[in-house]
Amino acid sequence: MAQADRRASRRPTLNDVARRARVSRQTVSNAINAPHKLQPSTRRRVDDAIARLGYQANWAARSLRARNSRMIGYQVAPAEPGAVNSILDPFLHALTEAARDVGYLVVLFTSHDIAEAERTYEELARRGAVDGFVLSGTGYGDKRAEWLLGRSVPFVTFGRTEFGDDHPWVDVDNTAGVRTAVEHLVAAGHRRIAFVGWPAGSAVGDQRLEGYRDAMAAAGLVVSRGDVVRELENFDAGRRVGGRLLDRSRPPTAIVATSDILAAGCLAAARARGLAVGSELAVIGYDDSPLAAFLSPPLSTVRQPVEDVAREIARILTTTLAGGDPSPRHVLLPPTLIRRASG
Amino acid sequence: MAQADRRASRRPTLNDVARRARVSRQTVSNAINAPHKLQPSTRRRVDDAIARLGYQANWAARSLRARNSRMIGYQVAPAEPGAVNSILDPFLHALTEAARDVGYLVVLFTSHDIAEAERTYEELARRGAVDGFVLSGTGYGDKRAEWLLGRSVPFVTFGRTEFGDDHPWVDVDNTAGVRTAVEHLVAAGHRRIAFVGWPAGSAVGDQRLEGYRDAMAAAGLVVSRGDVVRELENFDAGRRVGGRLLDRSRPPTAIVATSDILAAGCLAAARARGLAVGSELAVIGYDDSPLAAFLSPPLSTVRQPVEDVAREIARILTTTLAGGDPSPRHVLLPPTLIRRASG
DNA sequence: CTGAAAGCGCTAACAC
DNA sequence: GTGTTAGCGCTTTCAG
Repeated sequence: MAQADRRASRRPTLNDVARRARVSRQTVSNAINAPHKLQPSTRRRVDDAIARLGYQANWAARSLRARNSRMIGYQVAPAEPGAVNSILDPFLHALTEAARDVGYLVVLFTSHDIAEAERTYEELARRGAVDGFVLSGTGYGDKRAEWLLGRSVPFVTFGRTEFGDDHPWVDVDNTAGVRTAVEHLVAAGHRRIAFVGWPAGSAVGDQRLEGYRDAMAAAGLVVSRGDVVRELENFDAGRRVGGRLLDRSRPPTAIVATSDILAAGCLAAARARGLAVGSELAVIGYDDSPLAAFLSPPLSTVRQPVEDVAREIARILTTTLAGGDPSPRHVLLPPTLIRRASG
Repeated sequence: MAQADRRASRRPTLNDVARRARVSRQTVSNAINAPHKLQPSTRRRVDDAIARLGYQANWAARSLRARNSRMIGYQVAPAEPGAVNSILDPFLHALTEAARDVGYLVVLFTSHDIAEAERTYEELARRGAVDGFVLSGTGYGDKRAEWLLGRSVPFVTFGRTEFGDDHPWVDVDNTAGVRTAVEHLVAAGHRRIAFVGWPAGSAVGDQRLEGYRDAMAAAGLVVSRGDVVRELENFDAGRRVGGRLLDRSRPPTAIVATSDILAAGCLAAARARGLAVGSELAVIGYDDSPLAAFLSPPLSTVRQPVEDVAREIARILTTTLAGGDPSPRHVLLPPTLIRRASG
């Protein structure tokens, strides 16, 4: 069909709409980008023409002229075995949605090492493929933040860095998360509570440990030697250190772990020793990853409000890109304890 | 141009490179897009200027002129509770990487319902924000495929649809996956093997059931009434139907489930009945999701080569977009049985 | 093989 | 308020 062919072969442009509405191109542009500048009657005519033609502004042309892409870059972490980045899945989803609500699209990229990551950040920024970045999994010593800061490329991080408030960030209160977990255990009558965390040096790990020490001190409980264990975040490490804790002469009656994976390892260690988790031993994990609910017993855990984090990040970044004031530029959100059978 | 030189903050353009290399803009463009058209000496000069200036072609300008965005759209599924789409995480990562290897970026979007999804697919295509789409989780009755097919928007699906070979697809052989699992159980001496799958009507579910029937028939085993149970994919359903199977007078000695979640439910049912999974009962799941290795006992499961799927999809889509012949346009990949302690 | 001309579709800046 | 002008930075077309 001639008509179908014509319609399929050429997408309507601003000119087509202008002609149809009997106004200039500029007026159509205004109708879309600054509707308040039009007289109601004109606006009506233009809107009508737009609807009839099914017009949608070409992304590249708008981007070229306006000097912005309305795209946000996000580096997806390598999918490591063990569901380590399990909270990133809902985060990415929420970020995509929050960005779209304010007219932005999320563009993904990957990298195998720091050097490649830096090259990619630079390339995407230089090409104007993205207007800014969202970084997750940031911590102290993050080269990406340093690099972006140096180039004044707009970005917001999920997690604080050593650059303090030099850049906008959104984070979840790690100290409060572990503190809440310990307070809950104390209220349940536990006195010997152990902490299984990440190796020293990780800011997040340090903050969580602080929450443990705070809560123990507040409850007047002694943290004895060996009550604090710091290990890499994987199942086997969790099982090993969990076993070490349980094999002590006066083993803890509760364990707080800084990740569900570590907690799962502790669960396995307890099971191997015939301990009934939930009654004889309490275990609390961190992240509320998908596996938490399916462990046996189902794992109590500290949930991070990743959807809220994503929304806040999108708000700050897009407001900044639009030249507005995104106050507050630093947001610390509280986590929630999810109670299940393990403690 | 003195002004241009002084303004170091300005991103270099094709003109800057041309001036520096003492060639026309066009020659620089050729150096990038069709290097073979240049004389070695000219090319050297141009490459040198590009490197010195750190020039990268502006994405929007290239996109506007070339009438393509070099972006691929992908709809991220809502993050449902229960790790249902656990295989999508590595898939997305692999897709991003494979796309980038051929000069494409992956753009994300979400939608709450079919209508919104269609609007978004249409909008992104019309605006030229993306050149094509990758659909995952496709099955029979997928409105998105129908819609895209009708508009001749390029796309490749992860999973087959009722449109057969009308559009390119990449899939994993579901029938072979379950067949392999059953064959393994038969070889281990099992005779009463039950199948726990998704409700009838899902193409994937049907294919997996077919694999079960095939393998049982090939082994000369009888599928008696009640050996095949079809349920929704969630933990509680798995536990319920697993329990029903185990409570029969002659319970199965092995269960093949079409997802790790269902299998996890069966594990829970067995545990509740004091059955030792691994020795008294074998359970095999599907997907090798992150939780499989952490269940107790660790779950044997059928692993889909999602990275290969992503690579094939990227190859087919980008070859098509470049106007080439992407044969084969239909790829069926074999899954692998991952043996763990559960069977 | 190289260069000049002609826009791609849009919006900022300015007239009227 | 609306229209006119002038490009954004690049690639396609067509001379030379």
